[in-house]
Amino acid sequence: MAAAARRVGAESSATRALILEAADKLIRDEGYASVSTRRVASRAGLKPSLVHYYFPTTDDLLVAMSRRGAEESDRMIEQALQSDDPVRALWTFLTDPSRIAMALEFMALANHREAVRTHMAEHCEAMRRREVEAFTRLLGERLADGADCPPSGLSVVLAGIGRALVMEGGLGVTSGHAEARAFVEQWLDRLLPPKGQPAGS
Amino acid sequence: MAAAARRVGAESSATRALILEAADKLIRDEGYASVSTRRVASRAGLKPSLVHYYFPTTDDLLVAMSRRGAEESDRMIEQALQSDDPVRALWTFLTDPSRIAMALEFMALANHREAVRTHMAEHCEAMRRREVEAFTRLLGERLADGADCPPSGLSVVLAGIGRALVMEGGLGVTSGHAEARAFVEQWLDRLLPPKGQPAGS
Amino acid sequence: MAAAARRVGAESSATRALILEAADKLIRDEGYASVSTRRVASRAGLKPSLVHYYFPTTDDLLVAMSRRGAEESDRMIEQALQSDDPVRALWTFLTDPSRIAMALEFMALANHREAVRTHMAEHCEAMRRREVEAFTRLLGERLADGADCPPSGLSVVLAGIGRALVMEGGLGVTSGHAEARAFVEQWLDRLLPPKGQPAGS
Amino acid sequence: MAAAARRVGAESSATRALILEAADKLIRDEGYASVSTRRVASRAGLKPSLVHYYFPTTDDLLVAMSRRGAEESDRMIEQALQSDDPVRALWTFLTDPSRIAMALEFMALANHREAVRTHMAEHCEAMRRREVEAFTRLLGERLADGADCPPSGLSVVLAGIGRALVMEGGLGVTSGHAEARAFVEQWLDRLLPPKGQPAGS
DNA sequence: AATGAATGAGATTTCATTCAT
DNA sequence: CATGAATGAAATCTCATTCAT
Repeated sequence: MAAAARRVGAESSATRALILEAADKLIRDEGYASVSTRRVASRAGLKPSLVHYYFPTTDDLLVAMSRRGAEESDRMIEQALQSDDPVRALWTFLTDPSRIAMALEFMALANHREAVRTHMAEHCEAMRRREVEAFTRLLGERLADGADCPPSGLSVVLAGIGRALVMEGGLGVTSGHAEARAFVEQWLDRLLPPKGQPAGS
Repeated sequence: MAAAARRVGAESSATRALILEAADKLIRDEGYASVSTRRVASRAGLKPSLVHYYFPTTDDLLVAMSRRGAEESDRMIEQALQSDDPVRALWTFLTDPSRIAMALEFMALANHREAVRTHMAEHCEAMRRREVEAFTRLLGERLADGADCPPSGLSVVLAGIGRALVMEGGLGVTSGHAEARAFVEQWLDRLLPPKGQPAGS
Repeated sequence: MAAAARRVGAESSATRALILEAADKLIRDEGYASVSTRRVASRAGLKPSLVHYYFPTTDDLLVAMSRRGAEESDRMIEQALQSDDPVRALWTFLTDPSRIAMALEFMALANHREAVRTHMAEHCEAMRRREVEAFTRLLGERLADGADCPPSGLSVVLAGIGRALVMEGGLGVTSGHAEARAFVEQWLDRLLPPKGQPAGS
Repeated sequence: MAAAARRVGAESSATRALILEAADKLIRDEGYASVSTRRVASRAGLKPSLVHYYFPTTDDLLVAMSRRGAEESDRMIEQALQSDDPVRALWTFLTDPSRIAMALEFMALANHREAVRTHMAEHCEAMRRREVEAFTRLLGERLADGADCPPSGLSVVLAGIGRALVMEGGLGVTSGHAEARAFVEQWLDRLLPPKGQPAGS
């Protein structure tokens, strides 16, 4: 509440962007537990007080980072949907190691940070809606019949498999990965016209 | 006497178990970042020094916890495999919220704690082998034909979907969950004899 | 702004000086092993955190103390050299109990603290150069002939004897001290014009 | 006082010797501040409690170490005195880096440990007496005349110069050392018959 | 003769946060 | 806009010591 009242650095400030950039590198390199005012400041070559000037509390910083990550995610989805082969591009997005590693840090963070949890929940729902809408548009008819699952289920399933590949990969565990990947790809092949040709043709 | 200063508290010590129990509750309730000597001690009603007596470093404690979780996991798998309907019991295991929440904390921890990563990697591989062996034995012939994926892929896919359901559930996100769950269940129905009848009949 | 998070408290801060003053008293009274954040803070009537604010690590504090001692030493040498009887004044300096006690603490510290060792080595060399230059200027011709040792040797010898007197004195051991002191004084008498008259006359 | 009452390990125990041996290595390698029950135990491959069994308090251990060092010193002096060229052998003893490094640790320790100070003072006096007696016997007549200093002074002077060489050498500082060493050696040459021939001949 | 358990103190460091300028 | 100063809390670890067995 005090935070809301205080006038903090403008959204557009270059310094603000610098801080978020440094925090981003930090969370990727050393995990969310390493994101502290001081560490971020030293990464960015700034004084800790300045970080507090832009982000009065640690929650403020974390939520801003979460938002930044979410925006990048949105951009990646949008790009995928505008590609020639949007469904397969979405699958590629769902297995992007860098994005998923980041998302997992925020999922873990969400366990102890109410503010982060709230934002992550919103973004997660939004992504689901976006994907469901896309799958419906792109695959609707083909998913309707029998054996397959509806667009919303597909979104959950593919996200889960993608995350499994990345999470385990991070541990150095890869057995079964090629097979799981092949399974998804055959599935998509069944649902889609031959690669390269737009799905709607 | 040569290898002194080693294994401090005997594996069997009641105090040791008490500490691990408290740490377990703590990580479930408040996430891995809350596991500190002080907090664990206060949960267990002990002095922080005593925690250090049993677990000289935080890594020691964390690895012991990881091991404890892994053992419980193993027991759960074993139980599933001895049930009437082992495949569906395995799927239930793969979506058990409490176990997965714990596993996710350790996955996150593994990012910053070398010792935890090493142990998690080993256990993850062992679980995969165990599951693959079970799926091969229980479903081998049926998975062989065409559309499905081999046992190793199935293990990855089901683990991924299970984790997705739990992770998102933790955020309060559930859209698509029922559909994804139904998809897996139909899949299992296709692979298995009607519920209740042992797979081998 | 680029090189932020550096030199915390300004060199000139009164608080900083207060901390160094307290640390100085502490090391004199209780030896280097007593120099800890807590103790220094309590001596200075400050909170431990504030000591850490000015000296992020214990090494930082120790090196600052070493530097401070070295500067005082330099001032004392300079004063000695500007006196009427600079050589005897230097000998007095080399047996000053308070200064030497301090120097010995830092020599001992240098054994386990890389940063202190580095600084002590530099300062020790600088002092030697300064003394050699002074002895050369003041006694050059007279040291040239036969039985005596050159300025550089003289510097080592007098420093060693001075330290012996102080170190043993600290233990309460004094036998032979008067004789050793007389030996040096006779030596200087031989090299110098009668007391009071400047060496150059 | 409680310590005096308690029955501790016999002086002759092999374990006791093992502990002292480990403590000795430790103080040489890492300085006196590193000598703690736990560190010594781990060096010796024993449990901390066992160290406490033999040395109820840290002071007990330190004094025992000091005593051990003193005994070795005594042996070295005795050996020097029985050599062909006892005076030069004593000078070699007074510049022995390993012995002096140890002695300096105990001098530093003596600042904060009453018990160690007491013992060091005694041993220091005893050594002085021993050396004075030897110098008197070996060089008496020659020191009597004019320019030189009496045996007791000589003992202080040589000890001081020897320590200077070792202490500064430890810092990597060596300027003037060769000259100081040459000075002492010329001095001894003046006092002694040509090398190799016993002084009394 | 030896050891495991326990404890209280304290050292070192990192942190988030506040405040005044 | 930005910063220096200050603070209190806590995390991690090491220690000496005691006690009961």
